Formats: sequence, C-alpha cells, structure tokens
Amino acid sequence: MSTAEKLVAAAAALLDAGGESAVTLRAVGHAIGVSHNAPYKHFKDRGALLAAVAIVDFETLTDAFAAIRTSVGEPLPKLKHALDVFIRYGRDYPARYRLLFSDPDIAAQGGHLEQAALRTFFEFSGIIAECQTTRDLPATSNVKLTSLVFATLHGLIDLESGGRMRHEKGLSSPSESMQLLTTLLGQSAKPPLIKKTTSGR
Amino acid sequence: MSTAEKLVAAAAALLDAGGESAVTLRAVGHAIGVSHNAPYKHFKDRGALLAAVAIVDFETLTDAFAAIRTSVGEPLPKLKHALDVFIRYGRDYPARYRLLFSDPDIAAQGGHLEQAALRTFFEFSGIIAECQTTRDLPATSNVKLTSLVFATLHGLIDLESGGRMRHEKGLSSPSESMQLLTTLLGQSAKPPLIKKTTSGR
DNA sequence: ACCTGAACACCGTTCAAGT
DNA sequence: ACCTGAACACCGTTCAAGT
Repeated sequence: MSTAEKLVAAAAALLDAGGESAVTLRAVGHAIGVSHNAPYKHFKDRGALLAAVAIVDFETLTDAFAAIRTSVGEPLPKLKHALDVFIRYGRDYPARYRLLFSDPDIAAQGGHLEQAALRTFFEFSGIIAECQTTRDLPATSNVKLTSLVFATLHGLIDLESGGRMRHEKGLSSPSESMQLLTTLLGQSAKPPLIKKTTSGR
Repeated sequence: MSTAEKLVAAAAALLDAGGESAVTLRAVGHAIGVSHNAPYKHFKDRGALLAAVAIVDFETLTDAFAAIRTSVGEPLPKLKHALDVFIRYGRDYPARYRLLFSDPDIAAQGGHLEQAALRTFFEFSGIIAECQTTRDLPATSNVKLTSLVFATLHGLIDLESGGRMRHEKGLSSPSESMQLLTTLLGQSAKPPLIKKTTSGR
C-alpha cells in the first residue's frame, strides 16, 4: 500500500468519523505517521486529496450498479435494489455522500473525478433504460428521465441527511418517496386497463 | 438599523460575494466598522449569525409563496410560478441557497430556523394542494407529494449549482425537469380519455 | 449594554533543508 | 523522490478590560 493510498484511506476514515472539517492535513498525516505536509508530495492540495477519496467511492458505486444491472431479474426490482444501495450509502456515510454529490468545491476539480461521476450516472441510466423497455417507466428521453429520478433521489437523501426532512412531521423516508415516484411514473407509462382509485374503499 | 441587523446584512453580502468561507467574523465586523469579536455580543457564534441570515431568506420565500398561492389564477400555472421563483433563487444566490437547504451544521441549530423552514414548506404545500383538488396532480397524501416534489426541486437545484448536472451532457435544466415531472404526475392523476402518444407526430 | 485588543489553539500552504 | 520543521497568514473563540 503506497503512501498515497494510505493517505486516501486515512482521509476517508477521518471523514466518516468527524465530517469534512475533521479531515485536516495534520490529522491525516498523523494517522499514517508522516508530517502534516507530507500529503503535498502526493496531492496538489487538500481538495485534491478529498477528490481522490471521492473517486474511489464513485468507482465502488459504479461497480455496484453494474452488478445489479447485469444480474438476472425483472427491471423494476433491480431499480429498487439500486435505489436502496444508493440510499443506504447516503445514510451510512453522510459525509462521503456530501463529498461526492453536494460539495461545490470538490466538483469544481473536474478531470478524473468528473469522469468517475459520469460513469456512475450512466451505469444508473442503464437500469432506468431497462425499466423503460418494459414500460414500467415512461418512454421519455432516457437521459432526461434518469436526471429526474437521480435528482429526486439526491434531493431526498440530502434533505434527510441535513435533518430537513423529519419523519416526525409526517414526511416520508427516501425509500418510501422513491416508491411513490416510481409508482406514479409507472401509472403514467402504463395507464391501468381497470381504473383503480386510491381514495375510496 | 440595529448593529445585529447590520451584521446579518453584511454576512449576507459576503455570502453572495465569496461563498460561505468568505463569511469570517473578521470580515463581517470590518464591513460595518466594528471589531472582529463584536458579533459575539449579538450572536452566540458564527453559526448563529449564519442561521439569522437563513431565517430572513426563509421568510422572504414564505412571503413569495403566500403571494402566489393567494393570487388569482389556475393552480398549475401558479405552481409553475412558484417553482420558477425557487429555481431562480437557487441560481442567483447559490451560497444562500446552500445555507438554507443543504448545510447540515446550520439545520442542526433548530429553533426559530427550523420553524421558518417549516413555514416555507407548508406554504409550498398549499400550492400543491390546489393542484390536487383540480386533479392536475395525483390525489395522494399532500405531505408526501409535497415532499416528493420539493425533494426533486432541491435535488435538481443542488446538482446544478454544484456543477454536477451539465447541460452539455444532454441533461435538462431544473425548469425543464420539473416540467417533465409535473406532466408525468399529471398523466397519472388524470388518465387521458383519448390515449395520446408522445412518440409519433 | 456594547465594544475592544491581546491571546490561544487551531488551520492550509510555502519553503529551505535534509536523505 | 520523498519527507521534515519552521514560518506565514489566516481562522473562531475566550477573556480581561474599557465606556
């Protein structure tokens, strides 16, 4: 394990333990037994180190989505599985999640990071595409529909992680809300032959 | 204008000009001609000052939504108007937007801030409710549907503001994506008597 | 009640110097 | 090629002291 890899691993651990502000170059260096400016020999600055952490996680997510997409099964359960993986990642690693999907300074770095993010996005879009071929989701532009679903997913996770979506207030969990979204979108894609009403009993 | 009000105004101006990291207590104090720790006589700490900035903006948004809701007009155009106001706020004041809707440390403060945020949310939910009475949106639980629409809106704005949703890649703008969402949700609420297809001409 | 100046314990970053 | 220690210019926060 190279020093650079150890720095990335230590930064990720500090991120999980104490949030972004806990990832100081001094703490990262101390965690692997080097001085507080040894990281500068491997990364341009603190932002580049955090970007390296993000790239690793984007690749993990891409692999997870690829495994789901190529697995056997119906498209809609596979989508639900992918959504659950993503929601769980956001809940279990909120600081990492924010780094990947909600930190403006990190995204501004572009380069390898942006490409890794796009690979994750396109792998996810493949799962959406399968749902469209079976008419479980509407036959609009795949990239537009993926953007919409992904943005909803992100919004739910970000609002929940920031404490702005409290279940006590009767608001739904990300999982429930995504279930609602796919159900409603599915209804618009495949209008029921027998008109069902949700209000009466 | 009290010193406290001047501090809040100066903090908001610094936020717009240079982002959250530009809002240092030294810069805020200097902007209104007091020392760098004068703010401590009016706010508990830096976070409380930022929370005060957020509260002012939540109230502005609440008022804007209330004006739209009580205006004359059809529910669906009123919703579109509210969405545009929100999207424009996010685009024109990205740092303020993040403070209100995406900063975990600020939301953790609770109290008056949380109440101001809830008032904004409930005002928005009233506009959604009108669209549900006219069957322009599905007749599911109002709070669940509002959560879903609001989370989508937030996700789109946050991803765009962070540079993660690039139009060059064929991804839609928040405005276009929200149009798609309301159209699709509308179709599920009010299945067309004459089945229209979007693919043919 | 409101404000100031000095001080403390942190930061990221740079740089000369070492191996 | 990789690392260190000192130094610099910042931070937020605390505190004794002033009016």
